[in-house]
Amino acid sequence: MTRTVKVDWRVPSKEWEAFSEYVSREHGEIKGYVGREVEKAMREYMDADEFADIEERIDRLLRAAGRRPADAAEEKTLSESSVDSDETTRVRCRVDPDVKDEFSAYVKRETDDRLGIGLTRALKERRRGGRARRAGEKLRRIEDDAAGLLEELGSGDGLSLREKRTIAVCNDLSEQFTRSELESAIEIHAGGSDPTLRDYTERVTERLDVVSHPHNPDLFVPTERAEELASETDAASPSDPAIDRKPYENLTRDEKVHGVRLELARDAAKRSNGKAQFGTADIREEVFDGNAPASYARSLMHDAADADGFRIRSGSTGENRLAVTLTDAASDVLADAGVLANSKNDETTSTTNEDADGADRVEGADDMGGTNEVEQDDEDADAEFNRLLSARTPANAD
DNA sequence: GAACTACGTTCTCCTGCTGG
DNA sequence: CCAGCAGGAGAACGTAGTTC
Repeated sequence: MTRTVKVDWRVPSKEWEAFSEYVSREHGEIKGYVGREVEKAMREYMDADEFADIEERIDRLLRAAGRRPADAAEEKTLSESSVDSDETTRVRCRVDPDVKDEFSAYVKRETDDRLGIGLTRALKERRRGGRARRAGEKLRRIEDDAAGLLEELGSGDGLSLREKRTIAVCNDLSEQFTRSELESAIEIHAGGSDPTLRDYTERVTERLDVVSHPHNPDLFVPTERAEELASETDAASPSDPAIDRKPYENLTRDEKVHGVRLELARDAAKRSNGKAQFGTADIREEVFDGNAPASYARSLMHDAADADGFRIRSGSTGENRLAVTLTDAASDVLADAGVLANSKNDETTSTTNEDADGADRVEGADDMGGTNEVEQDDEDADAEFNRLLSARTPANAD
């Protein structure tokens, strides 16, 4: 006899009571039959009976119509409230280990549900008539569905819960979508708290390879399309640093910190010694156009200091300032700042009143960048500067 | 006000024990 | 050997409080 393994999942109490009644009605008692009926429900719900192939073909149609097969079968009979808000019962029984493994894999691959909810759907299907009714409902749904494609569900084995939910959110979205649509989908599948929205926004946009529309930050479009739009309209390209293409409110903290480094590096590139400093006020005004609160700008400044070539130094008035020395900065920062490509046009100047340790931000500093008064010396200076910059990589950085 | 952190809750897996 | 029960651990999420 095949050894069985334990199932230990939670299902809504009401559904479990109904299933227990079904078992009792079918067999005259519950004891000894629960495990068998749960196993049958699992087999039927996935693809282990003789009509599995037919339902699989229906599922393909559903996927092409932008629906999840599991949802399609249950949307009218198992409301979200019955799944999410009802009191749950911990269901523990024993089933064939292969059936349990296959069922778990099936739920993970084909749905965004946790296993207990997958079992709930299976139990409900078992007591309500099974595959025939499910297939009928799916066919009715296809008639009403709009276009859309499910992707990557076939390779969902071993995915974490976050990854499964990310896929589920992706499947709810069309080729392009608004921020509110994205956040609604995240709220349905993962939650609506700010940390959750931030986390899943990043995961989903990365997975779908979409970025903000060059002219509408609340609209997400495929990266390729955004690049086309950017080239047509001279807007920021998706490959540009976030600080150059996203409004302040849509930047993640990491992007803000990186943006601070880039702006300071660009400022330093205008100076002959490749050094510059930003105070809190500079970060607020120069980097974030006055959007960042002073305290927050200070926080970002300290984070930005945690990189090669950047450090905090005290100004003459005791104010902390973020300082950069380009020759010590990592190549990825220089590349994003455009310093490697642009330095030959920007950084040579005649005179400054900067001290030897780092350039205090000076009045008229911007005017000094890009001047031509010593053009004949620029090439030599550029060559030396670029040699220093090129030699600086994350690998050999201190 | 934004970001971070600690804590509580829920869910699932794992392990061990007991009784038939 | 199998079924049922129970406790602990870890993952994931939400919320309230804290920090700057």
